[in-house]
Amino acid sequence: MPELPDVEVFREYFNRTALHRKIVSVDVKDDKVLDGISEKKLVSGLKGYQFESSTRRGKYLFAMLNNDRWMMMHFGMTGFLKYFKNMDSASQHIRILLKFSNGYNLAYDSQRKLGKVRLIDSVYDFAEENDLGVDALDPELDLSRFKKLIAERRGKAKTFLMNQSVISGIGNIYSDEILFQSRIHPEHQVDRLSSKKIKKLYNSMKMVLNTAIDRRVQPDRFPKGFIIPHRDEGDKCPRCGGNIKKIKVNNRGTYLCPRCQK
DNA sequence: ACGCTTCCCTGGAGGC
DNA sequence: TGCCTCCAGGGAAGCG
Repeated sequence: MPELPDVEVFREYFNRTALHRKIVSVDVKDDKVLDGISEKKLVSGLKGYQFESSTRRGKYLFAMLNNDRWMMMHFGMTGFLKYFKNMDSASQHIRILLKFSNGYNLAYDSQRKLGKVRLIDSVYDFAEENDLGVDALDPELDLSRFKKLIAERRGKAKTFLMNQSVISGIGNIYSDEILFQSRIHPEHQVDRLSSKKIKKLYNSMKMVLNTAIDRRVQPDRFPKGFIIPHRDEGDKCPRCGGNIKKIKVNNRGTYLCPRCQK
């Protein structure tokens, strides 16, 4: 699930719950989610310290500790955070559990274990090493820079949007929405988009991501004209009433309205 | 550079 | 009920 808007909502949740509290224990329940760090090192880097702030880049969340290090969290397809007091209200697939001095817990939950957690010294270095492109909502990503990124690329519009090393944060779901709002077919070649269409794509990207964050990534609160609540073959296009179609692009399920997206 | 496949994991849905 | 296959919003790696 977690794409840029989801992770931004996680970040705000993290800030409301986990900042400025001493971590009194760290329980690694499944080391599959540890990314190049031993359980021992994760525990020693967290226990006794506290989180002071957080930042996000693409789909990655970084929590700064008062020892000048950062806890990196990536959520894969099924990850999320949950803050709770009593274990009977815990989530079901906790992989890492932090306990704070106030008696509350923060769970890193990841049913499919496709997420990753580690400690790092520098977000900048991490982004370099992992070849992370500019964050899709970074104010520095203006239209002219967006046009430059497109000009360097070939291939399908959806592939472009989902390439984390070019622009980071957009996944399968939101790329479909951005293309729907832009009225661009997911398989349209990016090098054949008109200047006008590129501008439309850029504006849709910012609008869709900001709207999703604003609505707390709850599809039932999304604007009427969004395709996300209609990701189902046989459902109707919220714009023209035509049938929603499902195709595969890069082996990922892709929903579109063939009448609106040429 | 791009596209395609496979793999990493778990679990729900649907067919038989 | 059990068994099987397919599918899912993450990404990396290998190959042509």
